[in-house]
Amino acid sequence: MRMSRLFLRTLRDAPADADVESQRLLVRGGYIRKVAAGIFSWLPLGARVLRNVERIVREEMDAAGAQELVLPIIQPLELWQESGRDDLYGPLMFRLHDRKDTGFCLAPTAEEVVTAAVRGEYSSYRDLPVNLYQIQWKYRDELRPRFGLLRGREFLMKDGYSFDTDLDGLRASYQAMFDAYTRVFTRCGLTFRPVEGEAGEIGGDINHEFMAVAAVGEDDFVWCRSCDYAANVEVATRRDAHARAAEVADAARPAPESLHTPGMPGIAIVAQHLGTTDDQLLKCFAFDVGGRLGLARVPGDREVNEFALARAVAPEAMRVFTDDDFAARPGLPKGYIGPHHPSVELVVADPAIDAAHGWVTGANEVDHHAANVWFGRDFRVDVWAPIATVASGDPCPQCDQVLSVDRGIEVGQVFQIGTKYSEKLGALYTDEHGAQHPMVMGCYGIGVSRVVAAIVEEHHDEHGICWPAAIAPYAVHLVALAGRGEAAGEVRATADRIYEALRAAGVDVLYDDRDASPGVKFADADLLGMPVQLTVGAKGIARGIVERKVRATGERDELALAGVVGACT
RNA sequence: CGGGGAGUGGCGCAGCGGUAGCGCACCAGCUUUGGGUGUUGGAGGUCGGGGGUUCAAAUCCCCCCUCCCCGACCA
Repeated sequence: MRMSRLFLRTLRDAPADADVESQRLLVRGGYIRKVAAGIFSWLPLGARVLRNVERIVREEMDAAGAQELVLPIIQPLELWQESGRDDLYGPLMFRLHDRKDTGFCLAPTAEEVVTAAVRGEYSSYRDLPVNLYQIQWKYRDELRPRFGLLRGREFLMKDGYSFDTDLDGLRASYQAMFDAYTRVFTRCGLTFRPVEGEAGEIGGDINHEFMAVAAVGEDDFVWCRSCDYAANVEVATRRDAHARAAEVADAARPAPESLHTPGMPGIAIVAQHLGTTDDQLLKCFAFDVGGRLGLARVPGDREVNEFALARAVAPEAMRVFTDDDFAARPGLPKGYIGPHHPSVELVVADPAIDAAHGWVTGANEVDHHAANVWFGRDFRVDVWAPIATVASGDPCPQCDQVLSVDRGIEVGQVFQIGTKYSEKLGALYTDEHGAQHPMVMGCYGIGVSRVVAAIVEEHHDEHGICWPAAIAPYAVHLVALAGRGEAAGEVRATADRIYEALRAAGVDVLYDDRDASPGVKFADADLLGMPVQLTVGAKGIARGIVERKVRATGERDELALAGVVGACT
């Protein structure tokens, strides 16, 4: 493509309303333009990127045995009333009415429509399993569209649905999709992990969220940089979570020491006052368990993972103390709670609360703490459980390497839904004995347009985008530095020849044949981010070479004029 | 939906009672040609919309719309 004819205008300044780097770079580079909050036009370069992601998704879905179809964007509300999700989605759906006042919505997802499609065609166990998918625009009237393509009101989504006769079949379909997703996101160049997720609105049992690591992500998760371990922060554990150091003989323990800490209700301020670190303090966290007082203990540099605490005291129900609870127990001063309070009935501690040293902790008296408080001598523990939150740097439970706690962008999700929709919408099959059963469904989504943003979030630098080769709109960015000197004609002719030769060899080339200064061309080439830049100038031609630069690494080398095509194919 | 901020040429911004300006981009010329060249001259705006105050409103007041931030919410 000749840039002189490409529908493209790059911007030196990003629009003021762009709030993440992917949006700034995609808008500056002329890939997308905002039309309304959360709604974007995809200009030619952007459309090519979107098609590339689509192509990868399509290839992997087809390879996994799924069949592509196209379902309507406009869906009758009647179907949503059948499934009971009309009210559930509520104002999240764009709603519209036709001239006869029949209610419709713009598809936020397609479980209803696809289930209705299958029930209309298939009714026998012989028909199953079947796995259907589409790549189609979806609409959600988000309360707050933001982060550009990452949370839009219109977004391109691959949604797929499997229909099986039983749970074993579902598990096989699910695994096939899980594996296909792993290949898709790998080919897209994303650093990602599948994370076991909580069941959301779709109402499934087992599900995984594919999280792409990114600072602008909206969900926290824990992952290992060395192996495939990944988990929600609520369920994550660490290698030493169950280990516990041996106790130390009484004689070796200094006596407790009282500390006056006026107006210091909190770990950080006490640690600062004593000139020590947070992890030398013992955090005591009060909770209610069946009307009794419970205390949870973690090192001062950790939070109590409430989900883990709830699991530790199960089957009894627990509830975090509120200000009212503290008001009802004046002997339990918030911010100064100690570990040996007389009315405590259940003590849960993280194994990191070891017996190898004394702790600084509250003295159960306002404005007082105590030092040299030892497990065994000064406080007891009823239940040991890994209730401290996992932090970056903790050892991985699988491989003992370093865990990271990061934000992630949910780029895909796989659900084992079961029979929720098939029951409500009557998608039944007859088994070999003539009995009817609801089909067992799985549901699989990939945010195609969101993936584009996630790729830019991961692959950019201060100059612009660095597209992975599989995603780039063009493989090669050919820059002609013709100028107006006496060599201009020769440079132009040489660049033209290279452009045509590359095209003839099947290489996608973006050819900067504009009458612009070198600085403008180089800046645009870096901003637009094609994987390889070729520069043709008078200096190089005199030596019989063109210069090659790898955008992502900045590596440069020279190619003989005759060898350019060979080096790019 | 609650709290805060902002709408002025395609983009970024200034002006805040006296009839609209700067940078980038755009057009024409000269200049420059290996990292957003310099210069001259142009074109382009009913200052988000409506109502009001005033001799006079981008500027002050009221209503509405849109956008952004924080929160709530969330495949």
